[in-house]
Amino acid sequence: MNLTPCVRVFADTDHIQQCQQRLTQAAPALSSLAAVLALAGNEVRLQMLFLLADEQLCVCDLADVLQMTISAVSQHLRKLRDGGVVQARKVGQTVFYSLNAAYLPVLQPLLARLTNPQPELAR
Amino acid sequence: MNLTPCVRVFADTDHIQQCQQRLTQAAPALSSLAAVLALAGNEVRLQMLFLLADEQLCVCDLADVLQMTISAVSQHLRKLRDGGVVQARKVGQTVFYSLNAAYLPVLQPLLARLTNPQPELAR
DNA sequence: TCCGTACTTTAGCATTTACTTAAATACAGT
DNA sequence: ACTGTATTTAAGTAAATGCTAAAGTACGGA
Repeated sequence: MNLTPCVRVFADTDHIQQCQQRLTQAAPALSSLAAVLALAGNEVRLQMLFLLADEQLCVCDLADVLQMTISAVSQHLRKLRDGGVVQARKVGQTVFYSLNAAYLPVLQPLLARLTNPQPELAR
Repeated sequence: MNLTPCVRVFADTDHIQQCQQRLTQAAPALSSLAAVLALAGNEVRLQMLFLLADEQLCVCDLADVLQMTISAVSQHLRKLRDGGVVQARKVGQTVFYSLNAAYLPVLQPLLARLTNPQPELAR
């Protein structure tokens, strides 16, 4: 691994430790946030979340809209479900997926950027 | 690929097309957002962004704080740089990295969740 | 009870990812 | 010019990802 610490002039050990402490303090929140972002960081899944923010949809609908196989869609939904980002509601044989309200505080500001055009980032 | 469209009773073609239109409209923003989230969706890189939101840091500092090899850190920073999320400023032989202001509107609400405890998601 | 529809799961595969190690580059001081 | 420090890059590798194809499960209607 060769983790030779830098021998640079201004290597401030206190500063390094201070940063590490900030990290360990944020660790649990950071870890779960990274998990959500990793899920949303996939283009297909972000499309799903974008659509589900508006209305519930079944697997079939999503497959039709996204032009993907039912299987592929189902596997993405499983990841989102495992991550707690979406929830499934079974009605007869069709399964309706919707956004989990608990994650709206994280997702809302992100998805909002997709409806309201945000010129400063678009360019 | 076997993209057999669902033959379900309530397959509303108009509805499907409406969803697709919403997607194509959001496509450019969605695509670039997904790219940023994919970058931030890695735990190591999210830690980097968290730290860089506070202050500029050089590669060596980050390696020390994160307990990783310089090489590994450098490669993560390259991805962030390529994605436009961070920018490099060279001073002598050390390279200081900082957050790109253009992405603050996206990152700020996310990183804010790491400093201010957000009980409703933590549980 | 059998069939068809909606969905999930499994296995397999190509690609991508995140590292390690080693070599290459850039710059500062002597 | 030579040496050492900071960083980047290249090559190799194990693990994770996202798909396809095929089999499995669950439910509703005839």
